[in-house]
Amino acid sequence: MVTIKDIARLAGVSPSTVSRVVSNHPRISPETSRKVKAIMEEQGYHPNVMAKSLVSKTTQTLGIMLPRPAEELFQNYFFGELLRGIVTQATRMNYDLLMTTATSSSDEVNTISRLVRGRRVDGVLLLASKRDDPLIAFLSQERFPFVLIGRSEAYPDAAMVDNNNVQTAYDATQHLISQGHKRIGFVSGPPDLTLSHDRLLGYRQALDEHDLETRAEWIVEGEFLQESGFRAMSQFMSLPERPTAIVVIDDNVAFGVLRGLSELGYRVPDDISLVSFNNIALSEMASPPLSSVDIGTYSLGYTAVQSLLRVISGEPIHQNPVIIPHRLIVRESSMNPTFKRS
Amino acid sequence: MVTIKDIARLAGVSPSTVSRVVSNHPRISPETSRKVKAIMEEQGYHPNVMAKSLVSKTTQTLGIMLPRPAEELFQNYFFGELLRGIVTQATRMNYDLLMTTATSSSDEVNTISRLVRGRRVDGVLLLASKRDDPLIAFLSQERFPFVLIGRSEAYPDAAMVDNNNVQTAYDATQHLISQGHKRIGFVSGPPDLTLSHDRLLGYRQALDEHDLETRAEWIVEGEFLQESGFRAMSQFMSLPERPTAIVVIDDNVAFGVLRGLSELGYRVPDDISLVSFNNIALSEMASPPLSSVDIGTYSLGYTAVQSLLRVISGEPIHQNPVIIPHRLIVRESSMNPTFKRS
DNA sequence: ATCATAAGTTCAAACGTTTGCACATAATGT
DNA sequence: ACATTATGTGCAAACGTTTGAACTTATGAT
Repeated sequence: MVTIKDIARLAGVSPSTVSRVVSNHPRISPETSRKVKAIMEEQGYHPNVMAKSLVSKTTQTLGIMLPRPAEELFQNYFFGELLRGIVTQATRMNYDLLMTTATSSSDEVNTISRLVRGRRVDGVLLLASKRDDPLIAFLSQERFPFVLIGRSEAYPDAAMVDNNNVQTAYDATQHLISQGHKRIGFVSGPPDLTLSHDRLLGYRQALDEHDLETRAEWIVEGEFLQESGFRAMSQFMSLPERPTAIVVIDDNVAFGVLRGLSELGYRVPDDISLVSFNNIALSEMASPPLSSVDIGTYSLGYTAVQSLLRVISGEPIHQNPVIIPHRLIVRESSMNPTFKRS
Repeated sequence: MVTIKDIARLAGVSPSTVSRVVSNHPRISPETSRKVKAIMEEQGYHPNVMAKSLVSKTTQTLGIMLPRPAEELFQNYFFGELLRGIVTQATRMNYDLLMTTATSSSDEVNTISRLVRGRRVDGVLLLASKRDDPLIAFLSQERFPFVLIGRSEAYPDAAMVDNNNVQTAYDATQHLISQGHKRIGFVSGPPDLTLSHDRLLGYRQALDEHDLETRAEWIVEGEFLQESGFRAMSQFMSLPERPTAIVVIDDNVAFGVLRGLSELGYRVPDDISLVSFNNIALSEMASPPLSSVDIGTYSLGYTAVQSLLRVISGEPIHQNPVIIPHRLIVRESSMNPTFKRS
């Protein structure tokens, strides 16, 4: 293995000089710099990252902790797009990305503390944090840089990036109302997620504002899985008074809803309209194409990294949480049949 | 920051002893071990990973290099499932996972060499390597442990895990033939990928075996994107003699095919049958549900990590490439209408 | 000519571990 | 009782960097 000493010897200078060449120290003569760089190139020298980190106490690495269980997360396109934003920005900023997940949820704090105390990363990104997440408690107590993707009301001063989820759901519901619907259902996610809570809130606000009924039986909770949407439909459709439109917490779930409706013999949007969230690439390819609120998934990831780097460098965060704008994409699934015909 | 020396001082022993306690050295008295462990626990001590790596020359980290451009990859469920397999097994084996991607494809070798020469990872996983990938050249020349996910015929002695892709396509095509189809089309991926090539081969083999016609116009190449499938349909369906069944290289693409057919007014499977590959979670939720060859995506990732660890430890690979079994899942999209009715 | 400053380089300590070797003490065999 | 071996611990060097301080030589200013 070729080390800084080898380069130094070959160039006839001291290791310190080589080090300074690498880091573009101002007081290195152009000539020395050129010579050393040539030799480094020739020898294929790359500094040992570990040694460097040891003394500099910085790793140029960001950690991302995947929530348990990971299945659900990975089965959602949403996550891929988020990850793409994260990886892209991290790479652009010359950071590597370290992915970990705990073997069990009881092991989560231990896993992160190994990363943090072992000084393996400079900061961490937290996903889908629970209502009272011990991870957040640990990190803030440790005063270790971290950023939340999705807000946590229990720790309002933690840095986070999020959408205005109340508004996203308000917009989706408002859209259905504007299409003339009066009975609107909601297929939600896990109730302990702030996300579910916020979207439910926005849904209710829109209905209230128009003096529309909000019946408990028109709201059903589930997971972020297709099956949840599928099951929700048998529930909804056996109701004496069925909703004529449904807001669905996630595109993935909406695919299940679509399937469920199709099996029960209902047609979208003729019999029932649909709007969901996240606007994954496939929602355009559903039949019918799904109306969906684009939450700027890529930006969410991208911005989270930016924020984290800011936290790491100690710069103040101007605005917290950072709100990523959203936009309702109307497609066939929520088009009023008459409108559609025109 | 609490170091090994702090623990040593507090426990009244030398740093060496603490180190040996951590690594469960046999010649440590149970009493000392207990005492030291108690203090470590109390102080929340975790060894500094960098320092440890520096001397041990091992990082307990696996690298994964994402191909450029990353968009396409991340938009495919397939990747999420693969990553899940990788992360799961890596975690289970006490390895962390470092994800990188190059900023441009010309930068790929440089990126990997920073990882490798900088001794930042113990081995790397390569994805979707191209026909004559400079990354493979670099790694094998460097004699650095790596494993390919998906085979590369240019480097037959590189460790790899893959499916028998000729067979997957053979099976898919054979299935359509058994349903009575005589004119079968193929929507392929990028032609420079071994995967595309192999599947095309299997498709041809099955047709040949049954003396069925293989027309050039029934084969179309594209990307792993929905749009490719969509576009392929306008091409196919404007043909004077249209295929009655289509094999599609990927579920994602098949969604586009489905959409294209639906817009053109064709019904699946009544007018045309479909089989695709990868069996992503959503294929079950398509309308109609997609027949798909399950290639064991999770196992692919899982096994790749296992192989990589074996390469790292210098153990011999019994079989190369490691073949992950596949299985055709027949759903409505390829069911013979009469059969379906029964 | 002299002195202060600037420019370019080297020295040596430090970062937090691991580990071969040496050492002290206890246990065992003769 | 004595030599041998086993057991438990400590010493110090090493891993490959970075960086403040010191040093040397060149450059200007007076």
